[in-house]
Amino acid sequence: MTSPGHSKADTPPDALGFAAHDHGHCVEAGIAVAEEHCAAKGLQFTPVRRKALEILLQEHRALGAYEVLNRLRSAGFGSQPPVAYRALDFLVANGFAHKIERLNAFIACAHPGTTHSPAFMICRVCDSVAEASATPTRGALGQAARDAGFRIERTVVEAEGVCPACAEKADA
Amino acid sequence: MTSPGHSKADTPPDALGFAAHDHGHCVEAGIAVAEEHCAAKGLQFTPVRRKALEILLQEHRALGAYEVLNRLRSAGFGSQPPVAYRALDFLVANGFAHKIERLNAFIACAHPGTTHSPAFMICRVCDSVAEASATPTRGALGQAARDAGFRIERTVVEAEGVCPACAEKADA
DNA sequence: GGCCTCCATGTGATTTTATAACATCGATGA
DNA sequence: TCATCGATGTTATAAAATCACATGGAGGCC
Repeated sequence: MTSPGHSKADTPPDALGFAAHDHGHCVEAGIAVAEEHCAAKGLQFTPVRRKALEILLQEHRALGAYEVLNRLRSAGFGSQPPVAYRALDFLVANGFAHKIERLNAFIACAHPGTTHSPAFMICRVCDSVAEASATPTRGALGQAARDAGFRIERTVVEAEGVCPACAEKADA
Repeated sequence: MTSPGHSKADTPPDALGFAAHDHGHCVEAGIAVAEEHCAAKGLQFTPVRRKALEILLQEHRALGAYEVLNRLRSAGFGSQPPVAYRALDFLVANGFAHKIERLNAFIACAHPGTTHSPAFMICRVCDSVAEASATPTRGALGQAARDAGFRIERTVVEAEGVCPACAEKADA
């Protein structure tokens, strides 16, 4: 299922998830992981949900719910907002996708299957988004929370700036 | 201007900015700092802007733009969304307020005047919000950004959870 | 089989959040 | 005096998200 035999040409030249990689693999692997995870947990990985994840996986940037909705409609699914929001809610709830609060948009998880507190780097030039791992309980915030007696349940960590590729272009 | 002679009774019993404090002071001090800062920088601290800041300072929680708008209208200002959004944009642009992305809402800055990368703790029970200081360039995200060659310009750091007061109530 | 329940999907309608486009008005300065 | 600029105001519209309700298939139970 995760056959590595994909051409580099799959990588869109402008998306650059900050690093060249076999993009076809992202999609296949993401779907495969979700499939396994759902089977293991007894979750229904239904056609809309699968398609929504596929749509997100095809980009290394965040898509608005309505953009996802349009593509779902094109694929023959329902055309009203709840269709997209429900599929996205499912994906987010189960760790297959994340919401980028800064953009009111959604992106496929880059490390599905593993529990993690994601952190994102958002390029304001090309809109690409890369996912890193945050360690919110360490660092200044975690210290402040401990000092204040605040119990952290979830964190939003998003950095906005310029990705390496765009910085390079700007220099030239 | 920042007379400390205010009664503790000013502190709303439910707002609990995670710690008891002289709340009247928050408002006065916030306004005073903004006033000085604007004078120094040649910015116009106009009546709507001042009132908007006052509105935000009166709460230790984030207010939606439309909630601010309602209060501005009650105070005799314009009643259309741009009135609120423009005042809020001004406050945010100049560091007197922050937008909480998770809530699509705004809160007065707790440390105005100083340049800083804010981090927030949002109580999902009572909606109070406390501001801490983040050090985004340190920690996992900063390391990931350096590794990737990403130039961070701005960060969003928001933790959602339960504040000490609400946690205590829940235990009882 | 017949039936019930649960959950997912679909729809129309509405709410909430945010911006576009344009008019007016006062302060500043040539 | 008049041109300019920034702030405020308005109407209208776009974008994001949710509500409320109908349908329909998959399992479990009689």
